[in-house]
This record gives sequence, structure tokens and C-alpha cells, in this order.
Amino acid sequence: MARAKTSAWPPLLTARALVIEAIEQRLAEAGLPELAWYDVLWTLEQAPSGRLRMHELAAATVITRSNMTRLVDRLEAAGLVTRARDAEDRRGALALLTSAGRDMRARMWKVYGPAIAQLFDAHVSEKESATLRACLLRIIEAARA
Amino acid sequence: MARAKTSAWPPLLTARALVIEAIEQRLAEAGLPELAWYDVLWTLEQAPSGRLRMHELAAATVITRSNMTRLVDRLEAAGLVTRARDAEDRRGALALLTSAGRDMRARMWKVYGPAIAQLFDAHVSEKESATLRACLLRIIEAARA
DNA sequence: TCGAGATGATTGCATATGTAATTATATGGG
DNA sequence: CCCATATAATTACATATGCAATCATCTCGA
Repeated sequence: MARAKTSAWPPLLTARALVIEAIEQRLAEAGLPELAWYDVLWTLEQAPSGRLRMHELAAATVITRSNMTRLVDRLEAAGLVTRARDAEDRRGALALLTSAGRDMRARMWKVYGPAIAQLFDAHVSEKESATLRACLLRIIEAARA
Repeated sequence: MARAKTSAWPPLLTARALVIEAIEQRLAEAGLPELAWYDVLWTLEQAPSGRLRMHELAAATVITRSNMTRLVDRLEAAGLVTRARDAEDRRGALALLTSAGRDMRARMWKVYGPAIAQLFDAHVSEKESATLRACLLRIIEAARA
């Protein structure tokens, strides 16, 4: 669909930037880590037994592998994650969530959840929200194919 | 609207990250600058006589002022933009688009435009696109209020 | 009109990122 | 079985970013 002047892409970029900015500010004010940490903690919490290979974690969060290495370094230093060698493939490293990591994710959600509700969802009806999700999931699927 | 499990926010983040990744790759392969440059060039091209104050440019593109200072440094070094003192307010600096800047924006659009069409708009109907835009513009308006 | 405080832009410093090596282990063809 | 090649993760280096000063100019009230 060529749609030069009416694509939703430019406002998507702007909306994301503004909402992220506001969310980061709230997290910082609450003395909590940045959003990227939440992403990793949440992704691990979703995974069976709270563990994932580094490359799976990187793919799931759309962060490059080398950045994930360094992000997990920081999370590990903060005690939120630990690393273990993978017994199956000894090249591989597993990142696994600690209970401090779980706690931190929950604490961050107390700020992040309401922020999403107020900054994003409040301006979208239930029906629109369903449409948005459906479109975005299609785009994700195509991009990953 | 509290919508914990069904918010469009998480897929928005993922979709944006994946699409940006693909776009940056195409720009790099074409030997073109990164997307952030496009944003600045386009914003200036929209502005009356292709010029904006640094803080206006920063606000429009949702980039911090200090980063805009340095981004314009690079654009200036590449000959795509020049700086001028503002006669009205001598604290202020104006960024203004050069004709090389206009050309570059056009060249980048040859890659960027089709990429948006293929990676984003192709997966959204006309009607959905209108809904997306409307929602996102509402979110932007609220965030800027 | 003068000085205190606000505002616009830049800069310094610590930290984070992208990209291209590098290291270690796995895998498949001869 | 062994070597060439692929893959997982990390690291090295250059570059970009966020945040807190800093510098210049403006504005407003005593």
C-alpha cells in the first residue's frame, strides 16, 4: 500500500519517542533502572524456569548480541540476573533471573504499568486497541519471517 | 483504560525496533546516512525557508538539545546544513538546510519510502492505517500538552 | 537602569552503542 | 576421524548519548 502522505509510520515514531521519554522520566524519578532493564527482566520471567540463551534473549528484545552481553553484565552486577554455561551447547551462555530480578521487575511495573495506561492506552478505545495490536503483530510477524 | 494484557504498547515497541533495524540496514547498504539524519533534513525541509531554531528542531524530532547540537555538527561537517545566528535573539542559533541537504533527503527517501511501504504499510489496510494514525496523533497531542 | 534569574546553545565527562575482530565450541563433508 | 566452516558469545575500538555544568544573552521587576 503506497501511502506517502498518510502512513501511520511517522506518528508511530513520534508517539513512541514522546511516551518513552515520559516513562523514562518517571522511572528515574522513582529511583528505578531504565526501561531496557525491564524488557530483559520481563522476557526472562516469561521464559520457562526464567532462563534463556543470550541469543534468544537478544532476539526477543530486539537488541544486538553484543549489547545484550553488556546489558546482562550490568544486570548481573546489580544481582538481578546470573549467567550459567549451557550444558547442551558449551559455546552457549544462559541468562537466568534471580529473585531480586523478579522483585525489581515487579517494582518497575508499578511505575511502568500505570504510565502505559495513562500515556498510551487512555487515548485509545478498546476497539482501536484491538486493531492496533492486530496490525502491529502482523508487521512483527512479517519482519521476523 | 487499564488493559494490562492486551495493550498495543508492547507490540508497538517491537514492531518499531524490527522495522527500524531493517530500514537502517537498507540505508547502510545503499551507502546512505542513518535515519536520524533523515528526520532532521525532513523537518528542516518542511519549515518555512528551510530553517529552524535549534530548540525547535530538537522538539520536533524528539531529540534532546545537546544531542541536536552534536547531530547538527555532523550534518554541518557533511555540508547538509549550515548554522546562523538568529538576528532576533542573539542567543539563538538557526539550522538551515543546504541544497546538498535537500538532495540527500531526496536520495534517502528513495530507499526509506519504499522500505516503509514494504515493511509497514503493506501489512495494514487503508482503513486500519487511518485508525492507527488517528490514535497515534491523539497520543502525541496528549504527550505534548 | 541595573541586577537576579530565566532561557538558548554548547561542552565535558561518564556511559552506552555499533561494528568488526576474537575466542571457543560445534558440525558436516571428504 | 579430521579439517574447513559455521555459530555463540564476548571484547576492542571508535562513535554517540545522557546529564550536569557552563557561557552568552535576554527579560522583568525594584
